[in-house]
This record gives sequence, C-alpha cells and structure tokens, in this order.
Amino acid sequence: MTGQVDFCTPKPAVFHSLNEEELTILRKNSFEVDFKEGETIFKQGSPLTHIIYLTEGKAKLLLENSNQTILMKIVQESDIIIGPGFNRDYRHYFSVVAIQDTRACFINVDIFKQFIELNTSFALSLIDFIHEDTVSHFDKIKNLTNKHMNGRLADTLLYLSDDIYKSHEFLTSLSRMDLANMSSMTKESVIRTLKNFKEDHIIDCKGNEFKILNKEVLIDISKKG
Amino acid sequence: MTGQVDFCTPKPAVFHSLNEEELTILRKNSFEVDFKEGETIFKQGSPLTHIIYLTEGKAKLLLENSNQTILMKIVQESDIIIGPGFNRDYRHYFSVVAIQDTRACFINVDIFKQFIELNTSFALSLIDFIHEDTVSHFDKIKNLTNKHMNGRLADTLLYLSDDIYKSHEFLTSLSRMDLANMSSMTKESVIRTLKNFKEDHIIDCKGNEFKILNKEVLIDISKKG
DNA sequence: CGACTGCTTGATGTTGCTCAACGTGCGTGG
DNA sequence: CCACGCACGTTGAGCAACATCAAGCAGTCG
Repeated sequence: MTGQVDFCTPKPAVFHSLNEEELTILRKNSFEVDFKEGETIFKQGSPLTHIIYLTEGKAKLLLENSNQTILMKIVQESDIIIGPGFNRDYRHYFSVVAIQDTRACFINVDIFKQFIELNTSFALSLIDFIHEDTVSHFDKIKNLTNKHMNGRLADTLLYLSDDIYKSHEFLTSLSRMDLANMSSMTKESVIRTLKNFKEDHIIDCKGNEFKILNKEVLIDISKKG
Repeated sequence: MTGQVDFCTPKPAVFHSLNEEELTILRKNSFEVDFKEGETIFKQGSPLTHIIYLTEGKAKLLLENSNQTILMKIVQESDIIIGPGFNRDYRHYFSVVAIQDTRACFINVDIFKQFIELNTSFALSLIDFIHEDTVSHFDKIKNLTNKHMNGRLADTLLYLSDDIYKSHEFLTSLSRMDLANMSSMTKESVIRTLKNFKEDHIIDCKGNEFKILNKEVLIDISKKG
C-alpha cells in the first residue's frame, strides 16, 4: 500500500439508488488505498470490516485451499466486492489480489448496512447484484462438470477477451498458473492446450501477449466442451 | 398437482422479519399446491411468477443442460426458493422436482417484492439467506475441482445423512442416477464406489436403504478428497 | 408374458494429472 | 561483476482416475 486518499467517488451501479444525502454520507465514510501488482487487497479468512470497490486497475478473486487455488473472476473498475460474510460472520470467504496497480475504495461495513436499512431500493439493487453473481456461479459449476480442458480454457480466453480486456488482442499480467487456476487445470495442461490452439491457428500467443485469431471456432470449442 | 389450499402458514425463517400486518397480506396472497413424487414443481427456463417454499416433503433442485443434469441440493420443509431471475429477467434458472409427496406454498412475486421495498429488515434477512447459498456454491466449486470420486460421494452421503434425513440410517427415493448427479460422476461409478465403501464396512446399503457404519472414516474420505 | 426401467458388473479407452528434467530471465548477495 | 537461487515456462513419459460401452439381471407395470 502506497497511498491513501479520502472521499472517493462512488462509481458502482448499485450506488445509483442512493440519494444525494446518502452519497454525502458515503463519501465521508470511505477512503481510497493504492495497491501495487501482486499485493493482497484482502485475505480469505480475515475480518470483513469494509466493503470494497475498485476505482482503478484489476484484481483477481481467489478461493483458497490448502491444496489448490481457484480463480473465480477478475474484478475491475466499478465492480463492488461484497462477500457472503457480510452481516453474517463478518469474515472474508475469498482473497482479492491486485494483478495491476490498483486503487480500491473502502466503505465501512456498518455504514453500508445502514444504507440497506434506510433505502429499500438500494437493498433491491444489491439483491440484483448478488443474484448476478449467483448466475455466474451456476455457469462455473456447469462448466466444471460438463466441459473438458479445451472448452474450459476457451471459456477463459473468451472471458478475458470479451469482459476484461475488451479486445481480441491483449497483454495480461496473468501467469500460466493463473490461467490454470481460472480453468481448473494444471499449468502444464494450459501450456499444452494453448500450443494446440496455436497450431490450429485459433489463437496466437507469445509470453503474455494473446491474440484471438478465430473467435468463431473458439466459441464453438467452448460450447462443445 | 392434486390439491390446492389457500392461506398457508409462512414457516421459513426469512418471514420472521415481517410484522402481523405484512403476514396477513402474505397469507392472503399465497396458496398451497400438492405434488406427487416425481412431479415437477417448476421448470428451468419457465417464467418466475411465484416465490415458493415447501410446507411438507422434499424436492431436488436441478441445474439442467442438454448433456447433463446437476443436482444442486435437496430442499425441504421451510426452505424458501428464490432464483437469481427474481427482479431481473423473471425466469427460473433451475428446475425443482418433488422426490416425495410434497406440498408447496406459492407467493406472488410482486407481493414478495413489496415486502422487500416496505420492510428493510426483511430485505436484510433475504440478503443473508442468499449469501448462505453463495457459501454452498463456493463449497460445491471447491469440491468439484479438489476432490476425487470417493470424496465427492462421501460428501453426498454425509449431506443426506446429516442435513436431509437427519439419521445415520435412511431410506431415500433418490436413484443411483440422482446420487451421480449430486456427486458429478456417472451412475456406474456411484455403484462401484458404494461397493468399495461397503467392502470397507464404511456404509451398508441395499437398494434405497443406506446405513452409515463408520462416520469418522467417511468424514476423513470427504476431507482428503 | 413381454417391454421397460433401474441396477450391476466387467472390459476397454481416454483424459488429464504427476513427476522429472531443462531452459530462461530476474533479483540478490558476495 | 558473477554465482546462485528462484519463479515461471516448456516438454515428454508414464500412470491414475474415470467415462464409455456392452451385457446381463431383477423388479414392475400394462
């Protein structure tokens, strides 16, 4: 952590439901912190004292385990991060680690809870937001049980291209191991599968630079599993 | 569907947050329907017009797919079923099928939404409830990526024994195929693994009757994967 | 009684993990 | 400056886990 700025601007869509008065309270009770690439924003198991959203940069959301790490998703600007520990055991159920230099806004959890108690349309937006996550969990579970390595890695590449880097060509700071944890395979299998995709001219990659050459085929592989 | 009774009693814990007036509205806007074993209570993809909870019996919650079915969990008396389509696209994201004769209470979805808008402590309970589900999804994802068949089937048996039938000895209407869909394996593998467990005197089973003989070992298998 | 559904078993094939070895770039300390 | 360790990337061989396929069996329902 290198910097700390007070009064961050609340960007996530959930906050659209707040009125001016509430936004003022929010601004007064939140602050920003800068993280460098690789730094942990918060750690699974630690106390959940603040709700967080990113104002800049990207971070990976990790489900950790003695044996294994699962990369659930990449969070980026305007993504709000509320774990299932909120209002329950107040613990973090996952870790969040910056994959770029990142600025995060911290909102005191009690203030956040007050908004739910005072503003029902905020509560409703929040429920919508959590449900959006639920759908992605369903997708993840379906993919894990249905798809083979080709399909899962194709999914990961399409996710990075479409949702995160928003280009068919991107430079990422994610390692082969990260891609493996995203697709639930070993790093060796990631390398082998990428090699196959390259040989079939579906993608091109050198180091951390990726190019999607034939998106249709990639989508096809993702669908067929 | 064989019967229909008006004015069901709201049992799920979420409703504890409602006051007398609201409970009256709830009773007036809900009704019960009886289902026989095997009948579909609602189907994935169909419109979500009612929130449901069971007043009697048990049902399986299924994520369906062209190739595969995933049995996510068993719902039973007092479990409320709110899908992620609520307040979003109003579609069901999973199917629910009775595994016993079951009575379900249907609550109009608009009325349900009104409660969230009028009663913030109800909204907060609901968020807690959805978060509870999120934790179970995390567990499912962890299990799928970490554990081998032995561990996954041990999980399923412990879940049925501890959470559903609440006895170390139970008779179930779930088929071998259902157990397979719960543990994401094939029915053949379920049969083989059950046989191994029997040979090691960890469980005993004849047809649909199950007995857990050595719970400690079963827990151990579940942990080790 | 015959068709059907669910259960069981064995043989066989595939997927993808593990392990081991090696290369490469980068930072650190002598 | 070089030596060294370390993290990451790459490749190949062998093996364990698990699915698929095929066949037979038991119970049940019209």
